[in-house]
Parts: sequence; structure tokens; C-alpha cells
Amino acid sequence: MRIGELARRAGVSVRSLRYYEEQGLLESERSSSGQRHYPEAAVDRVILLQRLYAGGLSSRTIGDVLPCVDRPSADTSEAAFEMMVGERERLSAHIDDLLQTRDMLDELIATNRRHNATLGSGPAR
Amino acid sequence: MRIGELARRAGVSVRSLRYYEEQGLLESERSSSGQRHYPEAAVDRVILLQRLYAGGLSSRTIGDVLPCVDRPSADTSEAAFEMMVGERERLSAHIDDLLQTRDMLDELIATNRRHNATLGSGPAR
DNA sequence: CTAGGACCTGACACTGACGTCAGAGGCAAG
DNA sequence: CTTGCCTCTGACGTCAGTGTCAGGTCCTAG
Repeated sequence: MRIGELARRAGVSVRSLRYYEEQGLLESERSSSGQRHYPEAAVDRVILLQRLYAGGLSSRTIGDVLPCVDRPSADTSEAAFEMMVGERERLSAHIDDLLQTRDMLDELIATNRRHNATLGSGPAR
Repeated sequence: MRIGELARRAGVSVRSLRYYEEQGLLESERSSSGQRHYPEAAVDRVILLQRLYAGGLSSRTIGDVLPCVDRPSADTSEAAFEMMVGERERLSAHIDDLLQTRDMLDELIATNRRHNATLGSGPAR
């Protein structure tokens, strides 16, 4: 498929796909005229990339980790594996941090509801 | 206290404090020579700001929400309250997204461990 | 053949919370 | 008074993924 279809099916912009390729995260075959062509599997690949980006990994880090995805075997460098584990930990810590912030927001919301309930009006339903 | 001490005690940079003031999120009194002075309570205030920033709220959004923190009463605009609830939902969705990414990483890690255990060498212990 | 949509490269714009530097003044200790 | 650290304003730099525009080529339907 060509880049436009891949973009639609993976839910990203064409610009992003070219950027991923530039970062060495996504391969493409070129037709004689220079147009990119992708196999079906590229859709899942892009979705995977999106998920990693969503986890806060940088292009660089994703590139370092991808060997573990593409060739999960002994020849996968130990460094790549350790990096993946490290990113997992970083992500976990980040989630904990966000949970704390959410708890704080919940308290603020509860406080506001109480204050307004007391007064019988305002934001709280 | 002056800005340097506040920065140390709240664990942020002096630059950040000036930026927060510029955004209308942090007040200060000025001495005759123009230096900023803060009360004890400013420490908690800054920590609160940091927590909101950690939750992915922008300066603008924090500014919109702060009335709920400073004056949790009926005169707190309903819009501010609704925005706070909205941010809570956004944050919750973001957390769910990160949890999915973490699950994916866990699967990748497990797959790698299995492949390497089979071969009796490599990254897995 | 042709119209118009999809694609190409290259490059600049943007966002936002800061880092960092320059040049100048403030303040407490010796 | 001076040394040295703190603070001031103002302004430009950063990062990273993406938007967007320009100028040109390609491809397919009619």
C-alpha cells in the first residue's frame, strides 16, 4: 500500500510516517519513481510505534529498543533488553506520579463539592 | 524568604518560579529594591503547581483551575470546576493509555526472557 | 490526453516549560 | 569599602514531534 492508505489505516499523519522512516523506525520499499510502498504488516508496526511514543519513549530510545521487538533472541543485544526494562520502570514511576496527581484532583473536587453542597448551589450537582 | 530559598525548598529552579509568576500562578511581594519575597505558604503552593504540571496541565489550564484551590466556595465559577473535572478525566484516560503501553512492554520483556531462556544465554538472568 | 488527487523533497513554523547568558544592581560579612 | 553571592530584567536557545507550505512529479479515471 502507499503512504496515504497506511496513514489512514494506522491513524497517523503522512508527515509522521515519513518522520518515522527518517528516524529509522519504519522501512519502506520505493517504486522506480520514488514512491513508498508498504506491506500489510506496516499497519501493526506503526500502531506499535504509536504506543511506544504514547509511553513517552523518544525516537532514539524506540530505535534502541526495537531490536528486542524484531528479533527476540539471544543475539538481541543485552543493552537493548536492559533499556527496555529501564523504560518499563520509568513508565511505571510516571504512572505512579500521575496517580498521585489524580488523587489530588479528586480531593480538590470533593472539597469543592462539599463547600457548594453546604451552600446549596454552585458547581456541584 | 527570597527566591533562591524558595527554589531550594520546593525543589525547582529559580527560573521556573519567575515563569510561574509571569503566568499568574504565583504571587510575590517586592522589596523596595525589587526583590521578590515569599511567605512560608509559597513552598506548598509551588509543590502544588509542580504536581499539576506533572499531570500534564498547561500553565493556562492551571490558571483556570486555581480558583477552585484558592477559594473552594460557591463563588468559584462553575466553568473552573467543570474544567477541573475535565482535566481529571483526561488524566484518567492518559493513565489508562500508559497502563496499556506498560502491559505491552511487559509482554515484550517476557517474550525476550523466554527466547533467551530457551537458548540458555543472553539478557535474561 | 487531461484533470486532479496522491506523492516527492526540503525547509521553516510551532508549542511550552524551561535553560542560559548578559549586563546591572542588592546585600551581608570582613 | 570591597568581596562574593544573590537577585533583577530581557532575550534568545532548546527539544521533538508534527503542521504546513512550496515547487515539482506521478498515477489513474474519464
